[in-house]
Amino acid sequence: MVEKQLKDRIIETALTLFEKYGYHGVTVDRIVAECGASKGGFYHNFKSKDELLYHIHDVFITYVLNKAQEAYVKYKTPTKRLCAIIRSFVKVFHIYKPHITVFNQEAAYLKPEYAEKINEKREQYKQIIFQVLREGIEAKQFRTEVPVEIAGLSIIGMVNWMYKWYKPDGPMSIEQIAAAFNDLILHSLLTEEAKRDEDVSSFLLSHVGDK
Amino acid sequence: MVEKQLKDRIIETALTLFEKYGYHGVTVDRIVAECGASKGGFYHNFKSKDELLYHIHDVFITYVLNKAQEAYVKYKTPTKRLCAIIRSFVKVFHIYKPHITVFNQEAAYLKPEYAEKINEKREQYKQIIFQVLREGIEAKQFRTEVPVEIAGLSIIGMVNWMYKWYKPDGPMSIEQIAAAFNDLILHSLLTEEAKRDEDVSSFLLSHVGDK
DNA sequence: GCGTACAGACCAACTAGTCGGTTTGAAACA
DNA sequence: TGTTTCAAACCGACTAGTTGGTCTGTACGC
Repeated sequence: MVEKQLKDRIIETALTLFEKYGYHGVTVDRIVAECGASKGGFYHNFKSKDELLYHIHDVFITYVLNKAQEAYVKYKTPTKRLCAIIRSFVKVFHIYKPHITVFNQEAAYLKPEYAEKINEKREQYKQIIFQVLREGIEAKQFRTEVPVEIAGLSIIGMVNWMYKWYKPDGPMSIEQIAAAFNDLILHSLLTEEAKRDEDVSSFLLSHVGDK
Repeated sequence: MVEKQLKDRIIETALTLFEKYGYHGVTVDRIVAECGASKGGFYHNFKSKDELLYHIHDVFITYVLNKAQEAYVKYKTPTKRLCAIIRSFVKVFHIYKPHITVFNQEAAYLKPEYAEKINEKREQYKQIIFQVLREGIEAKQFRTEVPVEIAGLSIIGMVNWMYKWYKPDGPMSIEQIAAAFNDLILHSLLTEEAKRDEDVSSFLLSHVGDK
């Protein structure tokens, strides 16, 4: 079996520490000490501490953006697309919670050239959500009164906020949480008609409860 | 007319800078330079930079907690209470956006003794929301399938997330944003019956649109 | 012998906080 | 009203500790 590379060990250790103490609460010396490496080893793998921060950001946003794009392509109706995107978004917390914590807390400290790249992907993600919402309204599945931007940002906000409270060993599984989110979000968006649609109502908790 | 006190000038300047560059991106020297004060003046008014950070946190959370408590006392039904709380929450952004940005970004850097005090109030706020949701379910206004904790944290998350996108001079007024939030949230919570209730439906956008 | 991967002592810059000193303003006194 | 007093408010040069980053050296695979 291949030994775990130093770079990965550094990232892993850094994530654990950043999540607990914040980017500025952790020194490079501490990171290398805690994973049995050295200053030299660190700066051999990263140009700077900032680059490590960027790397963490990039891994997460790239992954979640891909997942959303995949979901968009895989499904054909706005409701299914939205639910799949949200479900994938929620499920990322299972793997990448420390990344997301860093992403949401420390983005302000990214150096401009890094921040730009990250913002581009962040913007793309937002636009996918907005797009699906517009399509849903267009298709008369979502209520016409729904303000696309506010609804979209609310969805992003409520899911992202999980980084403040989600515990992998909490009482609810990640799938249950995703289902709960989808139920709340669909109820806030769907027209009365659409709720009666069988294809759609499978995402609502009331019907899960019925079985 | 009384000259604005130094302490207030320091806080104001610090907030502007913290919002833009983050707590760790701003030095005490920079703060005092930018508001025409001195190191001595700063440390005469604050025990430490950490105390300034705490002060900013406390001003916001104390204010918003009071507002929620007032709203809870003033209204008597779960729906009205919830809408009033959310409305007050959203409206705080009008006055305290820099505070809230700092509150949401830098809380991790509060020293333990300060963090404890803040967390207590933060917890109280959460409990008020949970309480109203439980009352709403109890009173059959909110759907029984709604998971109180997830719904409550979603509400807190979607509103708090405003600090990432709200611009005081944006296209929507703060009142419109509050109304949009209330519409989304109520649609996700209310039973079909409750939506037909006149007292309740006044908080829904579809009826605002009707007029 | 040569490049890649890493070690660890070292450095230069930065920054929170200090400390002796000065200003101010209002009360106490003459 | 003019003067003294004294504490609180404020100033700014200085310091001590910290921290990101460098540089020289070494071990090892090819």
